[in-house]
Amino acid sequence: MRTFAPKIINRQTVNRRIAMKVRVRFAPSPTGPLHIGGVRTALYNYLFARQHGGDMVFRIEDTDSNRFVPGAEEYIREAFAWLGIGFDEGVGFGGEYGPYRQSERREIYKVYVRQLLESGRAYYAFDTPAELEAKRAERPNFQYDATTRMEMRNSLTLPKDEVDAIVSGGGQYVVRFLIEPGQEVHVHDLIRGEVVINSSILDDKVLYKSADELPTYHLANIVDDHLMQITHVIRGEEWLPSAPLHVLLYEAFGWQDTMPQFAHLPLLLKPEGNGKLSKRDGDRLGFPVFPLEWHDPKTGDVSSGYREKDYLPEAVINFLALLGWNPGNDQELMTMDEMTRLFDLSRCSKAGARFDYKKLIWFNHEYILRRDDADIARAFQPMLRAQGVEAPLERITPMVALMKGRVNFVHELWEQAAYFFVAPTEYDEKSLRKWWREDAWTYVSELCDFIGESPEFEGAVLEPKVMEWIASKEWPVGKVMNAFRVTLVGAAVGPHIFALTDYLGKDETLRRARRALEVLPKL
RNA sequence: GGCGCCAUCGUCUAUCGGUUAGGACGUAAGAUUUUCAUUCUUAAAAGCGGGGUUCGAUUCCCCGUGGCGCUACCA
Repeated sequence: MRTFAPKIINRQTVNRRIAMKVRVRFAPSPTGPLHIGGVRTALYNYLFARQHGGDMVFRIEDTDSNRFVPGAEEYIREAFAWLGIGFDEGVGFGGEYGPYRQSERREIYKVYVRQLLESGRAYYAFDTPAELEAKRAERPNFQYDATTRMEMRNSLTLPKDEVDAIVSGGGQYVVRFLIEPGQEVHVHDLIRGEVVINSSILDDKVLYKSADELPTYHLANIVDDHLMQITHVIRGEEWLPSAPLHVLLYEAFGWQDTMPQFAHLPLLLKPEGNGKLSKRDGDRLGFPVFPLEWHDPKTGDVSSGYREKDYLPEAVINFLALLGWNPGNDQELMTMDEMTRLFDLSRCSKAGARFDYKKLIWFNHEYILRRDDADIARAFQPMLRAQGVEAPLERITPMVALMKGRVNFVHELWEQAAYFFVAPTEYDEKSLRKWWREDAWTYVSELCDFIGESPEFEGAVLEPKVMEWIASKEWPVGKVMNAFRVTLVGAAVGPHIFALTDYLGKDETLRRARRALEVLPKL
């Protein structure tokens, strides 16, 4: 039973925030490509900031020098540019709270580490990794905390002059947060409500390591969010367990009055099986997990990206937005502006969401329908070129108008509509079996003559004339038209036949039909 | 193992104590069409289990079960 009254301090914070400018941040670690779950987190931050007329800050959390991957930061920026998620401030965007790269803020963190040391909220620890490992091996649930810290090598157990000697002598050390056991720590979460945990289960987290003169995530995060005046921390659920530690840190610094509001988002899960969506799943199951294609500089591995796989960014965004949030009605197709208006943290779900890429494909289809034909044509032109076909946009756009409703991806236009640009040289066997029978040859032959003699070729005029002519011959319309279609397309597929003849023009239409008459048998 | 979060159709979700439990994706059938698609219509499909609270629980509480996360000198 959670019977604890919310802290007064939290109430004040909530009230004060109403008048404060909303500031949120997305703070990735440049250890590789941006994961699709990170994109969703960034999106929610972006929607929230825009809705409140606030700022969105881009911060780079590179406090682990060992895991730095060159190119990752640029990749992340490019991905957001493609997705249409904009930042107001941060690395590459300017702003008054910089630097925004944590590795460039060493001196800032040192000040705050010292403050904690001096106030007795943190202490030096000299245990080597090997010693810690040994402890963990001998005791199954070993944790560096109130129950064990007095048996370790740190500034609480060692004589002061010895501690000073190591620290000033350039010896290796870390600084640990001293957690007082037995406290109720309240985390007020905008999505989950009040989460209360006992501080006794927390360990004395490493806040700073002398080896690279950098803080760990927890310290850097709190210091930066405070200094950058972040008002809302919207992040993945994997951070929930460390939220109490963060609250304690704010209190240790005396910043509890301006502590940001927390919102922990549900995780994105694999489409099948167990666990959260991971890097490997994507290409295994046939969909990307990264916004852009990623070339790993170390291994040389290539991971596919949504952009290269021909997804429209607005489809990816719309799909992602609905994974863990909904506007409360049946509306699913929304522009970024609509989502900005409708977004509401209190309408976010708490349970993890499976990543259903089939639905994403449907979104892509819907957004192709909504895009301008000329836009799609521009995207398709290079694909056409890759197939060896050079065509001006004026020739591509009308094809798009006829065919885009039939595809889920722009590149599928090639499979669906290659015959718009290239005359058939072969004829689909199945189509021939069905439609190239009996009098097919005669139908097409006479139809060619009829069309050839007709002064009008435009479909709107030609169609009724042809229909009338077929009727006068007492021929079956379907058999005539489908035989004709096969000669133009090469198979029994495609758009309305007179839309196609309009596109091809009289000469090309007759050329294709007559060529087929030469090649195909007269039965 | 410890701690935490979570739990409605196969999937994403609506419902803020009283509904024939709604929508979407996917699936199936049908309709339209001179072809193939598209499109449209329809159908099948859900409250994890057990206790409470209540006139009444999918909804509130507890327990169980299950899923997920965290448990580093990584973020």
